[in-house]
Amino acid sequence: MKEKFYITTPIYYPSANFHIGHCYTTIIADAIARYNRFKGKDVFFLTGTDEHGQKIENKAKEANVSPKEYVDEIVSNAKDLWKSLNISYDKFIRTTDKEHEVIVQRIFDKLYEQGDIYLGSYEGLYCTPCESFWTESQLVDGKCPDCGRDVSLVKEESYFFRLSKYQDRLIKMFNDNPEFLQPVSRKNEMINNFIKPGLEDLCVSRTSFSWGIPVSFNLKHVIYVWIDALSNYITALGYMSDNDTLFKKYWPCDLHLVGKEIVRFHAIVWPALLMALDLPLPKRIFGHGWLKIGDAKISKSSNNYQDPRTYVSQYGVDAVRYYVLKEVSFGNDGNFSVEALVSRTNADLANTLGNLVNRTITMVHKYFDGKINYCTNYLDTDTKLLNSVYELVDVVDNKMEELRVSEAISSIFDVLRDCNKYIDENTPWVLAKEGKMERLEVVLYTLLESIRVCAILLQSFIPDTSSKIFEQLNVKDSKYENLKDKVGFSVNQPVVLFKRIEDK
RNA sequence: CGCGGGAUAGAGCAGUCUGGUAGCUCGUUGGGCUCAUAACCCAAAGGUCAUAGGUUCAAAUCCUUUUCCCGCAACCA
Repeated sequence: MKEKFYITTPIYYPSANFHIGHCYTTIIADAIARYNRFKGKDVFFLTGTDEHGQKIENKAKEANVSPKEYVDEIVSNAKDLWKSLNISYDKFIRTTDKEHEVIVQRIFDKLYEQGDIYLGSYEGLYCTPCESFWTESQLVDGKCPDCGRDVSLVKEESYFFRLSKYQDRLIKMFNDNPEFLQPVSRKNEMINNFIKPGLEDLCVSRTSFSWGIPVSFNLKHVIYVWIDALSNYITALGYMSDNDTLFKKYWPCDLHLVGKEIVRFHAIVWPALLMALDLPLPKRIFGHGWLKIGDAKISKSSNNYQDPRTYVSQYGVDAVRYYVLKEVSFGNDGNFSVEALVSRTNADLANTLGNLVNRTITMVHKYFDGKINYCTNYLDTDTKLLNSVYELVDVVDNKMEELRVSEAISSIFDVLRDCNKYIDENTPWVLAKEGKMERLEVVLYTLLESIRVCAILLQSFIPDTSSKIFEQLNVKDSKYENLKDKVGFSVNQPVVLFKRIEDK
């Protein structure tokens, strides 16, 4: 039986259309999902939307539509966006899905019945105009940090989850599983900042708004985001439903991919909920960095971004995919700008990769009418290149295992640069002029073989481009098992993969 | 003193765990080549590794100081 691999993105909050930051998270998840499929695993890739809450309720009111109508519009937009980015998700869950709502209620009931949820009251400093609760330390001069007005102490009846009860088990879990949270440096933050000072019980219901899943036994309350949103990772698989075959097959999750700002909920609240439900914990959580614009974070409210589809239609899906995957290194922030996108596309995709494929295939037609046999009579220079190409398979594999996607891609492009260098060192046009056709064939074979392997490895990141390269190389088999095929080539006509983007 | 991360050529980054001649991509300048998409290859210029001190034969790397930036602090990827 095939090894399974379950990977998730966060479920995004559809209060506005998605921006390039959402795309980054989803593209990196897609690349990891594709890579694991490529390695032969049985992959389940989940994404979706977290659609309840006050903010959506307000937004809908402003737009004079029902909350459901409001999110429907954004979700259909999002699905179109994922399609345009070649996102290969297996399921798109919405927290307004009937199946999800029913199970969330069952989870809430179960936790209540076993005493992990109790009725209490939430007391906090509340700014009425902003409809927000603040902690003491968040206040500026004792006033609301948003609007500067007075806050008042209010009490609201709420259900609470006994998070505090799981404190010791959480600490033990972190210590026993050093790889649980990636990058590892975030572990200290979780333990020092949150767990050690003492976990407070978590408020898991609200009475101040109604756009949410009702508590089944107390309809005044709606279930607050924690249980509603986090549990999507198991409700999507049919946990506690009539058909839980997916759940049995894929849980526990292999990788929850999340942005660094929600690491805490996934590293503390989610494991505690799972402990309460007596379920195995996810194997790994990766808190990635952000794409920023200049020094600013991308924000739905500040309008410093365009619809990502603009970039896709203008520069191509793989230009966008390549850019975000390459730009953000492991766990750190990256930058987004159109200038950098153009420069990266030209330098790497058009020049290094595109031009290499083009010049190689052109020579194969020019000197050999498109046909090159499998060769074995290598010189050192050939062996050196081919060895680095075959070693690349393991290099990429190790990097991907560590979730170092950017470095995995870089290592492929290093080899592509070596290919360009190899051409200049071996000057095929001189060999042709001197009539050394046997040597020339070995050189061109070495290049075609190198390109073939690189294209196979690039599939997870820029799938469309890899397909185009296979088409030109006339290569049919691009699976993991085909990496070391020994084949001759009968290539098709060269087609430009990426046109250079000229200044507008 | 809330917790954590960061500051390295003009730009974007790696290197820091495990101290040993400061590296990559882009950009700039010069040269080469002509198979190719103004491409490709070679070379050069350009850095007191944020700051001040300490440990050491030796510090970008370890310890401490200061400054600035970012994230978290009950939900913006």
